[in-house]
Formats: sequence, C-alpha cells, structure tokens
Amino acid sequence: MSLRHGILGLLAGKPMSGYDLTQEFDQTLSHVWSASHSQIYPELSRLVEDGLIEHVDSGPRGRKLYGATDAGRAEVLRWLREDDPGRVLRVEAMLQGFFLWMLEPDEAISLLDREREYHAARLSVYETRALDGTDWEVDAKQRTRRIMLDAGIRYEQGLVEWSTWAIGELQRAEQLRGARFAP
Amino acid sequence: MSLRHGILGLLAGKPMSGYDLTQEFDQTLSHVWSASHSQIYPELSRLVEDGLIEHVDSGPRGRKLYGATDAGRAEVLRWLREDDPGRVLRVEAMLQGFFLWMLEPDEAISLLDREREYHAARLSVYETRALDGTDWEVDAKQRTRRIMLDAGIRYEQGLVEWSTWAIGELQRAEQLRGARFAP
DNA sequence: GCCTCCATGTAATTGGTTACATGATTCT
DNA sequence: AGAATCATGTAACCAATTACATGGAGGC
Repeated sequence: MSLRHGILGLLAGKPMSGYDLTQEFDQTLSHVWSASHSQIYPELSRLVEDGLIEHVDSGPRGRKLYGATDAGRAEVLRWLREDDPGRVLRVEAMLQGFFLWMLEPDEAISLLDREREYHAARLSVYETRALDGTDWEVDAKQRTRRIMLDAGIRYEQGLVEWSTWAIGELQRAEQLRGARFAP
Repeated sequence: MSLRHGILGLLAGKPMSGYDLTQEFDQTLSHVWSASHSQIYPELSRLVEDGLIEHVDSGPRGRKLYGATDAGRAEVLRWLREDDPGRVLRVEAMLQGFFLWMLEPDEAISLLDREREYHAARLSVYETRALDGTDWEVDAKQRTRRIMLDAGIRYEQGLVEWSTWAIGELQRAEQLRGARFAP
C-alpha cells in the first residue's frame, strides 16, 4: 500500500489538505509516484479511521487540513525500516521501444525523437527547480529534496543521452543498408 | 491497454505460449513492463476473441502456441504510430527516498545502500546479457533488443551512481554536524 | 516413486482511472 | 457578470495482485 505511505510521509512533513497532496503528487513526486484526487480523498478518510492522521484545521471553501498522528509517523518509520519496496516497473513508452523493429527506420527514429524531446523537457523542468532552490543543505528535509531532485535529473539526463544515441544507431544502420545498394 | 499491446508485439515477433510470454515479461521486459500469468492467460482469450491472435500450434502438457494475425500486427503498428504512451511512473523504492529525512543518518545511508546493491545486481545481469549477445546488429529485431538492453544498462548505471553519490552527501553532512560539537 | 519444472487456468480482492457532481472564492 | 481556480467528494469501470487449483512430462 504505497499510496497510503506516500500520503502519510507527506503529512508527517507538514499538515496538508487533499488538494495540496494532489498537487504534491502531481508536481514533486511525479517521477516517483502518481495519484489522483479521486484516490487521495477516500484514502484520507481511511487513514483518519485508522488513527494514522487527524483533521487539524479548516480553511476557506471547505478546505480541510490533515496532519500525521504519532501512530502515523511511527507507521512511516516502520515502512521505511521494514518493508522491502516492490520492484515492479511499468513504462509504456519503453514498452513501445521493444517493438521498434516493426516500424520503418524513419518512423522508429521519430518515435525515439519524441522520447528525446519529452525527457529533455522534463529535464529542464527539474534543472530550473534545482536552481530555484537557494537554501539547500540547511536541514535534513531540504537535503532529501535535493537528493531526490537529483535522482530525477539523472534519470531524465540518462534517457536524453540514450535516445540521442539510439537515434544515431538507427541512422548508422540505415546508411549501411543504403550503401549496399548504392556503393 | 498496454498489457494487450505488449503481448501482441511479442506474438508479432514469433509464436509463443502463455508460459513463454510470462517468462519474457519476467526476464527481458522486466525493466519496462510487469505481468503475471494470471493476467496473461485471460488476456490471450480476449485477444483470440477479437481476432488479433490465433492458436497456431500445440505442444506437450497442454501447451498452446499463439501467433499474431494480420489484424494483430496492424494493431501493434497503429499503437506505435498513433497512441501517445502514458507517462505514469510508480517506483516504490524511490517513494521511500522522499522520506529519508525522517530516518537517522545511518539508517538513511543503509536504505540508500540497499538501493545501490539492488541496482548493481541488476546492472551486472544486463551487462552479462550484453556480452552474451554475440550476433548483434544482424537485423532490425536484434538491433532493437540491443538498444533496449542498453536502456536498461544506462538506467541501472544511473541509479548506482546516484545512490553512491547520495550516500556520500549524507556522510559529508553528518561529518559537518559532528564537527560543530567537536571542533 | 517423488520432486521439479512446465503449463494452464479461475476467483476474490485491492488498487487505479475516468467520469460525474457540486459548490465557494478570487480575479478581471 | 463570468471565468478561472480552489476544493471536495462519489460511482462505475478497468487493471493488477494474490491465492487457489490442477495436471502432465522429465529427471533422479
């Protein structure tokens, strides 16, 4: 139950509303975990029921702030210490990659180019964020954010490099193929 | 519906049984898409119903080989050409990473060390596989396999480097903290 | 004869997506 | 006055996991 622990971990950091959590998953955690508001709100109710979070404050427009209870914080720590994380990966774009051989070379190249562009765009988002964070290194929380942002940067960088290289490979292969007919 | 297209793409390559597909997802496609046999068998039935694959041969122990039909191959191509891949990512280990600040420095380091070890192990599996593949470059299919294996290698390499670096960061931070009390 | 691996399937449950539904506040 | 954004929730459906269930073939 990772969504549960994700929410719990965020609320252990500071009180937030369902809306805030939705944004956090969508922005900061996006390269690590996805969750939509329709999943988050019911999970918040369950966490309250289980005594792991509590309703701590209210704001305008029915806004409800939740915070982690002691039991909630303890549960995050237990999860971090004891639970081996699942290793399932599902990356649809990379699954498509496995079937590139079915496409004409130029189509395969344009698919890889789509990937290169996507990851270059993500990379520049993360790099901007890295520059924006001025007061890094002040405390453990900031340091963690920096470390996880770096993971995102390295991941996107790796994929930009990979797709650039792969495009080159396909172009080289096609030139060789052409040369056999027009030497 | 990525599982569907994953199966279809594999069967467009060569006829396989549900058992073969399960192994393929578990071994070659593991860093890209996961699927268990309990998901695969029902999906095979649905694909037959929809005329995208057909039962082409039988073997011992009730083994059933399926192959893609023309409609099936056409559907893979349509998917590759027209469908924008989903960009949802879910990596439980990295989600845990976001809450490292809640742990004592030595615990955080050992969590990162677990990651380093896991990815180093995966990396060596892929690197062995890269050496085993002798007749690379012979055709588009082999070239695709090489390119996707390379994606896996770069991904794991990136994470080994990242976790090594992150461990260093935490160690450095802890030394600085210690120095303030014992200058 | 027994163990392991090959091989296929189903059922119950949980997790996640998409669509539906509503209302308050702020900005222009 | 109208649009955009904030904010919360539910319902129907689809996807995935875990557990249950069974049997044949080959090796020792």
